[in-house]
Amino acid sequence: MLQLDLKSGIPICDQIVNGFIRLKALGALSADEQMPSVRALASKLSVNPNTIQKAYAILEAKGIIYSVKGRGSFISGDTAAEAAVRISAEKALLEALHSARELGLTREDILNAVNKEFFTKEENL
Amino acid sequence: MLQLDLKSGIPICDQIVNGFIRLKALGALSADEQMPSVRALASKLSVNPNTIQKAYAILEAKGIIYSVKGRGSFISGDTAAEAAVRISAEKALLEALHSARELGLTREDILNAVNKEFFTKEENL
Amino acid sequence: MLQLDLKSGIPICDQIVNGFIRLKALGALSADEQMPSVRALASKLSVNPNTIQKAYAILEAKGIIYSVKGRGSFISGDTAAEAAVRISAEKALLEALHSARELGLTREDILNAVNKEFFTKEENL
Amino acid sequence: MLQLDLKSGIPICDQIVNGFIRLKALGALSADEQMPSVRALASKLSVNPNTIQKAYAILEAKGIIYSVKGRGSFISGDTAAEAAVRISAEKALLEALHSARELGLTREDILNAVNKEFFTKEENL
DNA sequence: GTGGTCTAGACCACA
DNA sequence: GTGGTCTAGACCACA
Repeated sequence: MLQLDLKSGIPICDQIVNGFIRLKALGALSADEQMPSVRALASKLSVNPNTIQKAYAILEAKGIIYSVKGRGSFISGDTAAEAAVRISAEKALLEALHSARELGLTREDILNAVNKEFFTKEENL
Repeated sequence: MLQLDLKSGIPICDQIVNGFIRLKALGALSADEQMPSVRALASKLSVNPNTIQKAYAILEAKGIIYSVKGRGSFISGDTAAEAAVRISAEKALLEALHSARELGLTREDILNAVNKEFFTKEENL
Repeated sequence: MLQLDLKSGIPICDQIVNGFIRLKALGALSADEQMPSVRALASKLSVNPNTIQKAYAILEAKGIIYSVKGRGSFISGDTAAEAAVRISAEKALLEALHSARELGLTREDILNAVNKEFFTKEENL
Repeated sequence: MLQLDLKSGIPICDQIVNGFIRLKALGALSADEQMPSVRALASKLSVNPNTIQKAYAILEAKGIIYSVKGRGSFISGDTAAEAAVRISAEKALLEALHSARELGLTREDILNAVNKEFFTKEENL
């Protein structure tokens, strides 16, 4: 459900944050569903609990989850947070497109890339 | 010609490297044109000369520029380097597209983004 | 009558204690009126009975309620407790005012806020 | 310039975050001014550097400061962040006013509290 | 058991 | 020297 790549150079904490954001966007996590506890996820991923705690704090700050002391953490149903995720995803995409164009890719190159993304993985979603 | 954004969180050195790659791809820098000296650029950008030195070393390693002892650094005409830039740009774009899709953007959203990039800025290039 | 907000970050026990203090101050609870039983309230609010128990103990320590062995808990008519509530409310308000001022709100901003509170909700009390 | 109260029960990190927000709102910190380094502030306040790091990360997330790797952290000139501070201050005040009213304070009590805040400390600002 | 804070100390990239 | 991440481990409040 969540896979870490320790060699990627991407901070573990970021991988966890982005992993949950992705899982939620994919519909794999529904509102008010309980998250694994900090300690449970830490031992499952072989990561220090502090790192999970930090990731959960970031997710809570983003409105993706909410935490109840003594009870646990839960997926938030916050639609504003969902919208924010989509907006930032679109912003990141626009930057990537702009950068790709500046680096010499033509409109055709880019459309080919779009098709590549949507063909090779069409059946996986 | 080269603008730094200290608040972006992107390392200064990276911004300089990418800036020159972009300028070259845009055709603003032609083969064998002389690069500003390390010291001159450092003072112009208010950046530590070591940082410029490092950026030039990276650009040279990528084949984007070449240096002549005692004379300075110059833009390379190396076509292999250009190809490498295009390939890495395409790779980055594919990752951005994949990520955008995972975060909930549909094929239509993505095509709209492509059109947005190519319409609003058509005249600027 | 008593509504919990799990996402607020405020401990459940505190929300219950403050909820009853508010209800009493609003006149919704009269002296010697019986409180719901610990178990009943726990199931109604979907909360651990220990949490309700703790909240009632705090309310009793504050003199807001009193308990009779074998019979249950009742609203107290204690005027000293009411005075204590008002004093702590005033202290909290002073702190809030001080903080608001430090964060840049002017006397006018604050007076506007006071008017807003007393106009828009005048009819609700 | 920044004073901690270890006995207050308020997390050290929060005190630091709120302290800087307050200092900025009071005009004691101007845009692009350099913050004390994480380590320097840690030793000055006799607090673990991790705690300062966390506080700075929160301040950066709020747009109050920005950090440049290898250079340091600086006060942001971000006006949106300033507005956000004022808005949240106003929201907190409205809640405090609402709560005070519910707990039995009259409009006169509240106006007296406002005057108390603005008289006793008028000369200190 | 749950989330959350803090210290201590190592280690990394960047300037 | 600067910010930033991570582990290890103690400790606290809350349910």
